[in-house]
Amino acid sequence: MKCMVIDGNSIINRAFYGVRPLSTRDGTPTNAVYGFLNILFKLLEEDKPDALAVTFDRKAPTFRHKMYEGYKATRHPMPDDLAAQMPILKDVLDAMNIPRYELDGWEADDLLGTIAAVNTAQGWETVVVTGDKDSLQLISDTVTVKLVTTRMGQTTTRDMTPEAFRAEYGFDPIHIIDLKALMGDSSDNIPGVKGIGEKTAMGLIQMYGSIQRLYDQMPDVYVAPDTPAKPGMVKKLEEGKEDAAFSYALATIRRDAPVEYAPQDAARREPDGPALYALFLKLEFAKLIDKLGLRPGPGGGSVPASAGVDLTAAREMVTDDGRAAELLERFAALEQTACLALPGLDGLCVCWHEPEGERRAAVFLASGLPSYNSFLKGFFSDKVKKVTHGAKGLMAQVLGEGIAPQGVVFDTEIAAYLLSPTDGSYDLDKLALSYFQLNLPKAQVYQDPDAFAPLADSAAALDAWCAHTALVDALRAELAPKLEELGLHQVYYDIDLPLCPVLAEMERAGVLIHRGALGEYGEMLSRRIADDEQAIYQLAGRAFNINSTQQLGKILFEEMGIPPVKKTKTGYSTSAEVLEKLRGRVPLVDAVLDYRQYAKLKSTYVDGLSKVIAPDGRIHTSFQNTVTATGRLSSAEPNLQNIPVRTELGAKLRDMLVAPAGWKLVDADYSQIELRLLAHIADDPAMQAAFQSGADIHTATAAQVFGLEPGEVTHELRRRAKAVNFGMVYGISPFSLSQDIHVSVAEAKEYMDRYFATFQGVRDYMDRVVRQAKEQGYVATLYGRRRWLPELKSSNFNLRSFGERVALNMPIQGTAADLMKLAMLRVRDALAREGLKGRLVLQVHDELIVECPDEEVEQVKALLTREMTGVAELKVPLVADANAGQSWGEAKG
DNA sequence: GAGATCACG
DNA sequence: ACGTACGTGATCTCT
Repeated sequence: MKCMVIDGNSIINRAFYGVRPLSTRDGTPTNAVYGFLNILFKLLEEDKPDALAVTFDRKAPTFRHKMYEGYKATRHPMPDDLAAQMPILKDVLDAMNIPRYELDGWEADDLLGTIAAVNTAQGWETVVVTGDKDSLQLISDTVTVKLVTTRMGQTTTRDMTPEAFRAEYGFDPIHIIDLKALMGDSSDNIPGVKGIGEKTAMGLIQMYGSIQRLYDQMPDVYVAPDTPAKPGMVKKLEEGKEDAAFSYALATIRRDAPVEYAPQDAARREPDGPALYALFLKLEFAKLIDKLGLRPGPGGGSVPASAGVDLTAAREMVTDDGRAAELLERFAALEQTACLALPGLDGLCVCWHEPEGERRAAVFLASGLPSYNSFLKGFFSDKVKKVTHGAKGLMAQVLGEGIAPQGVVFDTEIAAYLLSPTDGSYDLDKLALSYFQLNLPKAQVYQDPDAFAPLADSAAALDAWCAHTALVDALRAELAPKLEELGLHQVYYDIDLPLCPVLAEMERAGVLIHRGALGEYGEMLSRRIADDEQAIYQLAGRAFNINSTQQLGKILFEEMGIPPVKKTKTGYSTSAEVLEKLRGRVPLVDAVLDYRQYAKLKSTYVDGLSKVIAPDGRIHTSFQNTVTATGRLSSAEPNLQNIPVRTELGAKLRDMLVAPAGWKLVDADYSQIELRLLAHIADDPAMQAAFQSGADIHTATAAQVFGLEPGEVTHELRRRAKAVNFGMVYGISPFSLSQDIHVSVAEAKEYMDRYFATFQGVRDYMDRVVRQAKEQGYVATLYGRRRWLPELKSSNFNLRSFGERVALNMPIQGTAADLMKLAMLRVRDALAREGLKGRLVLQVHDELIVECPDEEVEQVKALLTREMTGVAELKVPLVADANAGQSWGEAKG
């Protein structure tokens, strides 16, 4: 029989530092509990123990520390966000019927040691789970230790058996105590012997096995079989003898804690499902509810009341044209109706309140209502005020039916996005959980193509669909006031919501692609790929999968003996950055770099784009408006925002995105919009002056920073100044700048110091924005768009630094996104107002592309620059350049 | 499903 | 002493 014992403190600590900050809607931190449970479930699956127990520390200073008089409370206090999660974890363990052990004055690992000893005495095997290497002393024939490490949410475990331990350390597990006695452990307040570090201690224990035997030999000490220790070390050992004895006692895990335990007590039991369900709802752990198949208790006894939200609605299925017309009239008289469509607009569910407060729902199916299409036309007119979830997608479909969508007054997806733009997705079932602690079925239940097939049991689908529609209604009531409270009103009602129909139109329009040219280009690439393949196999001496970084790394850095430049988590890095350093010296590398370029162009662009050409010969991307943390759009299926441009060969693809005969593409892009915004937001006079003079900003920066006349700025100095300028927007460090422009760290630092001396406003801004972000917990754009930054409070240095860089960058990138969205609204309006056929087809962050008839070109160029530059009055001019051509490549070049 | 790589602003 | 630039999406390999 096997018993797993978990060091609760150690594992929740690892989870806390290894999992990014997570919290419930009300701000309760949950990342450590979440991480702990993920580790726990993984271990249970892998090991399937017969019994399971968790131990915890209680009350410092603990028993062992009290033995040492020199003990000072130098342990770092537990961060508040972790302390808050300890009782939550204990509640969860209780609900899971997992026994936990804690004793006043005893540490978790003393209980581990005791429980392991009891297990052994009763003939049980023990698996100790911890992240703490101290516990390795417990390893024996009947006790293995699972060492857990968690990095960026990923957990890895290592089983330490007596053999594995000996292979790694070169002595028996019990002597890890001797090792600690010599080297000490600052995190555990074990002093060790002064002046003896890990390397020395390891050598000595490998030589002597224990401190007892080491001190028996004194002063005749060897660090290796033929190497006597230097006199200095012998002296340190002699002086530290007492410390070593103390440390030995401190490092020894006790096995005699007065804990009442028998392995049978910890035998695995089923969790208390309803209790766990209630807890997980509160913690918003939807995935775990699904994974464990948890359900609420009978009568919802232990389920928390969900903030008074009731999603029941009196439902009717509308199959009669007269009834549909009647309802349409009713809807037009209401302040608003919530609606949710099926994919393909095959059905529509509408939810509303009658005056007496009763909530009603009506379902319209294309297959079940003769007048369905004319009903849609009436419903999407301006007369009916609608609340939607995913307005852009719905509008694109409505446009597809030849109906102009109007009267959308609120969208819950966009509201949820603006309130918390880093959540990634805003599915209704997720929002139900986080805003109302309600566990609803997934949308798939009613979106499945067969959900309303004649033979399907459609009752469950109807229930889910209506519940989701009612949720849209409830979410509007919940979210609308929050938008006001947080100052998101303007960005919501003036930018993101009105942009939905513009994006829907762009998606419907799509952009024409020249199939023939794309095909020829693809064949050319295929030939080059085949040639490179042969050359690579020849140079490597055998065939292998060039796409496998593992195989390539092995050939380059093992078989060919090239010294590796950089490592990744899983092996050698073979990135272009690394290979570029070997280019010209290793023919294989040259061929691989070529191959990579061709393969990327072929698979991602030629093949990728070919796959998504619509019957109209055009490519219809999807502009995602609830994805990015900064307010930018993104483009997917296919991504048309990353079509190559930087290399000559790649840029040829842009010649294949074209206008039809008699039409042109007009491309307009903002010049240096982010740097201009930095100058404006940081209110830096020197930088503003540079932009006002109309000079090339990178040259001007170089001149200012290096104290030269603009005419004296060399190409190389301009390049470096450009890198520094970009770095400022991203919150770069001297190290990264040095990597980027290939100079020493000292030189990079020198550049940054000079930059800050010249642009003091920028330096002040950087200090200010980070400080404010820490005080407020968020950063915002000029228009009020917010990003929350829980990272700034993290005790993890990397995460905190990341938060600081984001605090610098988001207001700039986000304001640029706001301006571009406003410009799109203005352009769309102006095109209509001037009665032009030209229409927006693409947006690439700082660039807009309009497709228009030849004769409109000049007017559209003027319109684009006028609307783009006129979108806001800043302390620096906004500049946009427009060009026309038959293709995107021509219009840009 | 995660990691590595690479395309864009 | 740490570990090293912001924001995306697609493809491929490998577990």
